[in-house]
Amino acid sequence: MTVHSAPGDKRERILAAAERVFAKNGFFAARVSEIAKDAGVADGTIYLYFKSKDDLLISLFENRMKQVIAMLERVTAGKAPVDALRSFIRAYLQLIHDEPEAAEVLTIELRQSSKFMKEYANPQFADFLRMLGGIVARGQDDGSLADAVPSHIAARMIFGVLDELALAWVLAKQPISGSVVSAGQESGADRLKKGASGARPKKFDIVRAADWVGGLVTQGLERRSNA
Amino acid sequence: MTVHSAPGDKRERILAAAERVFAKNGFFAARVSEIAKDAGVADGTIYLYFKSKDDLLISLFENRMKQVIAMLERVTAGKAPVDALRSFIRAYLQLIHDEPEAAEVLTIELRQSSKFMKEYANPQFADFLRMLGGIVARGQDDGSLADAVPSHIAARMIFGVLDELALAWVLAKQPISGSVVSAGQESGADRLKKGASGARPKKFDIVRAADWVGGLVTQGLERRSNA
Amino acid sequence: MTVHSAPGDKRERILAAAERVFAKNGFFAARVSEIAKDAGVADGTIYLYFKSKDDLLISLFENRMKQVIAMLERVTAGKAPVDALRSFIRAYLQLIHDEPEAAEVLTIELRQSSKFMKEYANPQFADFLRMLGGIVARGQDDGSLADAVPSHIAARMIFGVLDELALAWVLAKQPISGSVVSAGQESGADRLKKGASGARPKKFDIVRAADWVGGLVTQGLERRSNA
Amino acid sequence: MTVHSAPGDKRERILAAAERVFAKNGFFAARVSEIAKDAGVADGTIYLYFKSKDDLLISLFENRMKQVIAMLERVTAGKAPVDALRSFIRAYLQLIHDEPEAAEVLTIELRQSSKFMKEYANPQFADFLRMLGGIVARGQDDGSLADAVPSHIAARMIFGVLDELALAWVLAKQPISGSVVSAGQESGADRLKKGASGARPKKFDIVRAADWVGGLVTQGLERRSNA
DNA sequence: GATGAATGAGGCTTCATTCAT
DNA sequence: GATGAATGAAGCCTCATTCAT
Repeated sequence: MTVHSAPGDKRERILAAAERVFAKNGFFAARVSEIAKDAGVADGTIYLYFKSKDDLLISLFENRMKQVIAMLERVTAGKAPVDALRSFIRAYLQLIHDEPEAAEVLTIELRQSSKFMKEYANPQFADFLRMLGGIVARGQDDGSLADAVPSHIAARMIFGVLDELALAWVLAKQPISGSVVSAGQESGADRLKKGASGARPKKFDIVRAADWVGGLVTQGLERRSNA
Repeated sequence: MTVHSAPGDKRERILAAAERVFAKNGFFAARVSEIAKDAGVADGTIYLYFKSKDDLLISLFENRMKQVIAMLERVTAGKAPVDALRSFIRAYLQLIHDEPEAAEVLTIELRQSSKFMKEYANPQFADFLRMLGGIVARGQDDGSLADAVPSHIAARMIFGVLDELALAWVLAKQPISGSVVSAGQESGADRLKKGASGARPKKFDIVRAADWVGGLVTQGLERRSNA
Repeated sequence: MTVHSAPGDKRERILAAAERVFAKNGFFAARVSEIAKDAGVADGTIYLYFKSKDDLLISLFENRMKQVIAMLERVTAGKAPVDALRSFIRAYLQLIHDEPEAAEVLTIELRQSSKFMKEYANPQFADFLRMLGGIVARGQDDGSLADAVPSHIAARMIFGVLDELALAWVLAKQPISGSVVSAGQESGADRLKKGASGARPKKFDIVRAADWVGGLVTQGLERRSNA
Repeated sequence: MTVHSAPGDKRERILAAAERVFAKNGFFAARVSEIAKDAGVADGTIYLYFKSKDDLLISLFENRMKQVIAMLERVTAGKAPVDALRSFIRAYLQLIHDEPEAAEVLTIELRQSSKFMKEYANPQFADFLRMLGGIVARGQDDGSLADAVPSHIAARMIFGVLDELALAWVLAKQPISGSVVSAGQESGADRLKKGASGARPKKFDIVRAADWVGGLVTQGLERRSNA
């Protein structure tokens, strides 16, 4: 509401606009000019804050990922490993639910390009995995979790479950239409542009899914008392 | 070496070339002309077999996915649900190991664009999930698997585990260099183009990982006798 | 009906197909492959009979023009100049009416490209004009027509009237819809693809128009008895 | 020479360049890059002002046509119908003489494609015809012109005369070479590329031709006092 | 800092023409 | 003569980025 923009104001507005536009169109289809328009700045202004469109995506990802990590650390702090794990899962999926555009960027857009997957070191994601792996490792140390699986691999697997659910949920339509419809036998591209709407399953309750994930993960990894 | 091309020869060569080029550069960075060169055909020839670059990616994906589904059906046929599940997992990861370029297309490239994620009905992937969900459902029916989680959600979760491991493995470097190296505090894009080599963990044994996944999944979903 | 194509059969079929396709799409938008398909021959076959797509248009034009000239000579033969002129006009517009596809090629397609207008000598059209100019010249000689206008210029002017009426008639819609509708103020291209249907006046009676043209031309050029 | 471009400067320069290039090569053979070069702008700049190459042609046509209509209205304003008609004709042909490149676009290029002829509503041309038809109608109302021919058809016919003369004049060479030379009997295309120079009649005096047209038209339509 | 008009490299795609069968 | 799969040159247009104001 202040007339004079707070410092960092434009930067934040650009990041928010980028998140919206990336979530809507995907990174490659997103146009810098649309981000600028959405942010209410000139095209060139974006380049005062970010080196390139790539940098914008990466900064956006890092920004979000730091928030996510901080939030997850808050949520798991001081808890026993198994509880921490359940809290981690629940909080992650709740985030997906509450901020679907952030979810799109976190789960889809960064995968959009092997350019990023392959060339970008992605330290935040490494931190994220390290944190998750750390919880598992502590559980293995204190005997509450089985140690058959290396903790960093376990972290990957857990993230895989979360990410896939997030993806399925993000791509699902609003709970209006019906179930999966199998398309015909036309050439692949024929199925583009036709919306694929009928094929999208309706949105499930991703927050409730936390229990399912928790069940799968902890029951699987948890050492059973009566072994 | 034969002068007379087998029927479908060119189409196959184009698909194979596209797989290589997409795997190397990613879909968006891939150039149709490079695919043509790689396939040993003229640029225009590609358009005798495929409607567009998009169609090429989709056809490639469908081609591969059909093979994968057929293979997985072969491998799981006639087995009890829990066994079928383990076989499914093992076969999938083995495939990733044996054909890394196919793996890239299956796990990464199709995600390259929300264009595809959102607009493409993707019936093959639906079939894939249906098959996996069917195994789970049968296990829930015969009591060998717990039914806390809806089978189609369980299928998603299992696929998430597999896909994430595949992704991690595909992106990992050959087992040469060391472990994760955290980059400094430069702007995001600085970490691009520098190879990120040091940051890529070395390749783990993805085939052996099948046991880990199987453990996680079956132990988690399997109803324990002495509950 | 003969199984073995008569000599020249294919050539004629190609020319007829070209006329249809040129009339439908225009020369530049016409595809050689569509002409081939329409003629029931292979693409390559066209090049056994014609040097190029350009040659096809020119040959088509010359073919038609020869027929037209022969017909007009038949119709005007042995008539007094003024009568010959009226017969010429009537016969030309009747032809437009009876063979609208030929009309399109004669009036529009050859104008499609300054390539043809500028680079092609067009001897048939020259013959056409010479014939028309000859009638006028004879009328000037025998005193039935005024000689204020050079006969070759008069021929041009008469052809202009005929051609414009032909064009208007060819482009007019079937006598279904109403009158001219003025479009809005959008950018030019906006009015493309929208059919322009509403803007096309309905077809008038082009055969009856011969009297109008005859009236204009002869009354204008004819020396009035009581000058 | 001014460093600061006037507003609309670039747009005008592009239109002027397009007129030159279209007149020289024809619409289809014209290259957008050549227009850009000719206008002294980058290729992409054209697309800041026009949607497409098509839009450029249409805008050019509309631009010119508006000028022409305004000029013709100025010239005919307040005149009796017969005088107005003569003024209209004279002014139109004078314009052709003074701005041959505009003439090319007005008479030839817009006919280049049935795409434009058929799909483009062309409101300016409709205005042009309406104006001309209005003059005729007024003449018919006040008895100075015969009413045998519907005024809108008369307008077409008059325009046909003007357009054909314009075309003949535009395509004629400078008054250097001789008269029409009939080419031989080679295949049509042989006569292409050879310049057809010999075949083009020399330029006649198109301004003087206004009297001829005026004579034809008014004498023909004018009711003769001593009928 | 902010602007946004201008840039221009470069890709996807078309299609007339060829030529091995 | 007939075929039609293959060719490959070439153009329209996009859009990230720059820089004069």
